[in-house]
Amino acid sequence: MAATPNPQDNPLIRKLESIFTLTDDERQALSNLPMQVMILKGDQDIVREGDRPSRSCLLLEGFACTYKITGHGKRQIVSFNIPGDIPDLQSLHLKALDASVGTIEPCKVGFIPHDALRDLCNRNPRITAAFWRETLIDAAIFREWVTNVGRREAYNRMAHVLCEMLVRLRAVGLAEDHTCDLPITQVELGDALGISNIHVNRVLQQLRADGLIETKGTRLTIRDWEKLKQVGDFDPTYLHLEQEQAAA
Amino acid sequence: MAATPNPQDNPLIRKLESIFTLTDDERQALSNLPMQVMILKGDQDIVREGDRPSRSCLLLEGFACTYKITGHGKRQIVSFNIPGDIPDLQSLHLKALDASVGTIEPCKVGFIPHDALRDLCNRNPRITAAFWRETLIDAAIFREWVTNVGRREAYNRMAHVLCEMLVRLRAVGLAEDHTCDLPITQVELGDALGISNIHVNRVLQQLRADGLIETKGTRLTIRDWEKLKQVGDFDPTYLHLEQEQAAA
DNA sequence: CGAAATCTTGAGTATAATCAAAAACGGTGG
DNA sequence: CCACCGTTTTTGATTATACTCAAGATTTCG
Repeated sequence: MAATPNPQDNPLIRKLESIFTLTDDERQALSNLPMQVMILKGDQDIVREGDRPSRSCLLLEGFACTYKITGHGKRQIVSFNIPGDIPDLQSLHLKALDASVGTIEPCKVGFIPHDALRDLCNRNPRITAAFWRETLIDAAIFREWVTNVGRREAYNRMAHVLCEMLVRLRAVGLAEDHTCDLPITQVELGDALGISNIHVNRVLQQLRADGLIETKGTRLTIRDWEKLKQVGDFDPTYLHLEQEQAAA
Repeated sequence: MAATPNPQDNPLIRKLESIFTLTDDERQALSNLPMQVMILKGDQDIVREGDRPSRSCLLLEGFACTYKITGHGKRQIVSFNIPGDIPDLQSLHLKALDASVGTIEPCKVGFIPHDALRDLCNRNPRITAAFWRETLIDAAIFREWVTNVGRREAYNRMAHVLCEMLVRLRAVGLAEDHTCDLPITQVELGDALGISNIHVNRVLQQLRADGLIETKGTRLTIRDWEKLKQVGDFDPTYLHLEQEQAAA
């Protein structure tokens, strides 16, 4: 149980500062949030559907995902979580979790008690608004995913999600211009896009053959950003980024 | 521009009162919200993707839907809106709308200026929390829809959405036990489920033939609720209703 | 180096899309 | 009350996208 030593190490504070200028009080309050930091292995649940947690988890390092399992045992990943995200912030106002959150690779997460978050919100209306806003952006991404899964074919669907990941990662400094580390397996991509892993494989091969992307291990490089955006029918508006980092 | 005469006529107040007991001050503040009431025809946009509204719309009567149009001109309905919903409450914190809201049948809607909503929230932290909570429930429904569209077959997908609609309508008093008015065309159902309207037709016929549902005009009757729930893999937890109205 | 996980390939199948057209329904006006 | 119009629902036939099953190749990591 310890506060993060340097605010610059806290991706939540970095994220909020990219939206508006924090007052000293606000930065102080955020830095003082009690947070139990844990290192987790890959492929491990952080919280599970049905849980009634008394704390929320801030993803500090690594990739995670929010997912649901259907009655037929199929998994649907409903979002990828990246550093700075609080994937279960909703549990502050909704008792039982309706989805699980699991790591995709080894992760560093910080658990923050709901009491501390409520206290923070009560004292800092701008932070309340910012948290609320974050959950609204999550909802906007879900809307886009419903559309992506419901109305685009696998090839375009894949292009879309790759665009989204690159832009989101760029926004938190985890991607260079057109390349990033994307430690997501083809099975996981399938679970996110609602297609089989075999089809994921074929679609990725097509994207490579068409010169749109390149992969080396977990490294993804976009070879033709404009074309990929066009194929994926990708318009970053729904990500509601402040300074548009979606260009070139 | 007039306050609703009787709070009982305002489905927003009714909804909040079903969650917690409002103080006199809170009820007063809600009743005094300035609201421009309009009657709209069916199949008409209330707000459009890209708009930067300075007010939000409270759906007072009738069905609406939130939808997106892909670059290929296909429509995806991402949620059905029912009386008491504020489908674009997000615009209070996100500048540009990332989805459109349109009526499905003639509707009565109330437009509430953002200024008034912000003022209401600033003075009433419990109402802020309740509004935030509503948007979190919306997000939970989106998560379920991603799963529904991504990982269930058309037949089960349809069963699921019918279960959801009945439970939601029951929660606002718009459904009897197992029957409700559902003025949604097969084309719209297709746009919501990510399937063609022709396939919607065949799936509905199958549900009827299997004795799960019955339709007479826009009237939907569930003939076998337990079976429909099972087929739709429907567990109402994600709707986060307070008093579980999801039973028999 | 070896085992496990991940990725790749091929073949056959199933779910659902598309296209085209007919039937039924709902409201309007004569 | 009935004829007429547009909308919605229904039917049939063909096609396409994507799934499943099975097995082999490659990569990753201890």
